[in-house]
Amino acid sequence: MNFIDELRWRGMLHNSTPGVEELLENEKPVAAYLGCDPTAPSLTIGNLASLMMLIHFQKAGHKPIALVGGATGMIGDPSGKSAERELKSVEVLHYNVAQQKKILQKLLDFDHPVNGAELVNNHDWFKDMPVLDFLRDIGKNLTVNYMMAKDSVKNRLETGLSFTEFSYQLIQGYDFVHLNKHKNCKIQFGGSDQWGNMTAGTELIRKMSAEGEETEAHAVTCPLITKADGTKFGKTESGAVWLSPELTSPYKFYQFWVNSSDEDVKRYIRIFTLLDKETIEALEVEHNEAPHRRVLQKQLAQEITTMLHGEEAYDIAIQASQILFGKGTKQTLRNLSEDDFLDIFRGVPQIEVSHTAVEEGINVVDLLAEATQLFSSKGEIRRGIKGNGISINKEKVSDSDMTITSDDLIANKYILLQKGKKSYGLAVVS
RNA sequence: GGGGAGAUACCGAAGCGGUCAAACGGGGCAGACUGUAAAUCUGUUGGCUACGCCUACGUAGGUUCGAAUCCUGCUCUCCCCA
Repeated sequence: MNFIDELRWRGMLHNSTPGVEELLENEKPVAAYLGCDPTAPSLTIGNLASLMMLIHFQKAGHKPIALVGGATGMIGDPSGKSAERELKSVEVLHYNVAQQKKILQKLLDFDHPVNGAELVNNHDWFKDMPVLDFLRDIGKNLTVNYMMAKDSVKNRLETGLSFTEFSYQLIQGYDFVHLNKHKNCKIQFGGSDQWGNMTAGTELIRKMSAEGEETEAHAVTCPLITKADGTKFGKTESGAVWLSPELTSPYKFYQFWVNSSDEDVKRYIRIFTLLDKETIEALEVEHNEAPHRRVLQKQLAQEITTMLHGEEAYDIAIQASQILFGKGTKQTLRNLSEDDFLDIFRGVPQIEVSHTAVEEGINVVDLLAEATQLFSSKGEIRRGIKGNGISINKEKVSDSDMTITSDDLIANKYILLQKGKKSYGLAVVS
């Protein structure tokens, strides 16, 4: 199956310029690139959808190039934005670029002898470009009329758009020109919202090629990932789902996917895993027979967690899930080794309690009030206790006068705090 | 420039001198049910050293024993006419 067909059955193809399929059939490997803007110190699962295109591309025997937007990040992409963006400082951008590189390195194979992935930063070719060169060599090739017709610009004419953001498409467009010339890169990938910027690139390549020179440049986009209930994909109550383990723990990451709805999971497993068609269809049959077992969700979560965070992290996520949602009791908690315990609750908000306080006994409400990320007031804690919604070490607290003593410590050091079913906190005795 | 209406908690919206920490709906949180889902049902939704106290009905003053409620100035929003 060729690459484009692969994208098609997975529901990952939104739009493509004519002739891509022929190109990929006649040539191998072909180089393609995908750009990410360093607006945050990590990438989110929103970026992951287009990243998956790059992964499939490499799997199909082609050469993926990941571009981090050290330069474009300094400008700000107006696509999909209703207002002018705050500019990030250069230091922040550098940091973000470095963090994003780490993730890209996990997902792509950089060592393959034939089609190893490559990582580039557009800051490298923009940092020394004189403004006059930019205006004469690049800007001359596109008309303002053409640029204004892009949705990203049109939508902002009412509210205002700075020249800086207006010129974004030229910057991104030139990236493609540069990669086309120096890396023989012929395709650009992106989300459907990037279509305008990407075609600006193919347009520039055509205009900037020398007379008689053969150039080929294509754009391929994937659809925006949606959720069946209409809410925004990739967001949880606690914010975006990040790809780096420091920002979203592997456990939370795993949980995010396990919690996909039945309707969504069939689309997600096609997009976010490398499983082939037969395997997925077989899983679907199984899922439809016993939807409560959620084989699809579990498989999806396993594949994607392993791919990003590795086997080990996945195992811990599984263990954590069993303890937190299965029949975890005080006893199972006590049976855990300290290392496992810590691993499972890594990323959970922690509070410190003094050793003497625990020795003398501390009131539950006072203890929980320290966990400000879990509870906003003592009143909330008292209400929670009354409503049977608060547990310590997996045991319900029924009385707000209860006292916590050193008998309640796990591994002599920890107390597990819990609000409802899903919110945890950890008190550490120091 | 002239005239009118309004500003209440996370949002929408009642209240129009004491019984108002403020009806009702949405949202949030929790409980039951369940599949760690959806739907449904129930409770809860300012803070605290808690039968009491403090802070809150745009903002600053005033009237009153007592103000979200009455009066005045200010700020902002909306509507109508020029």
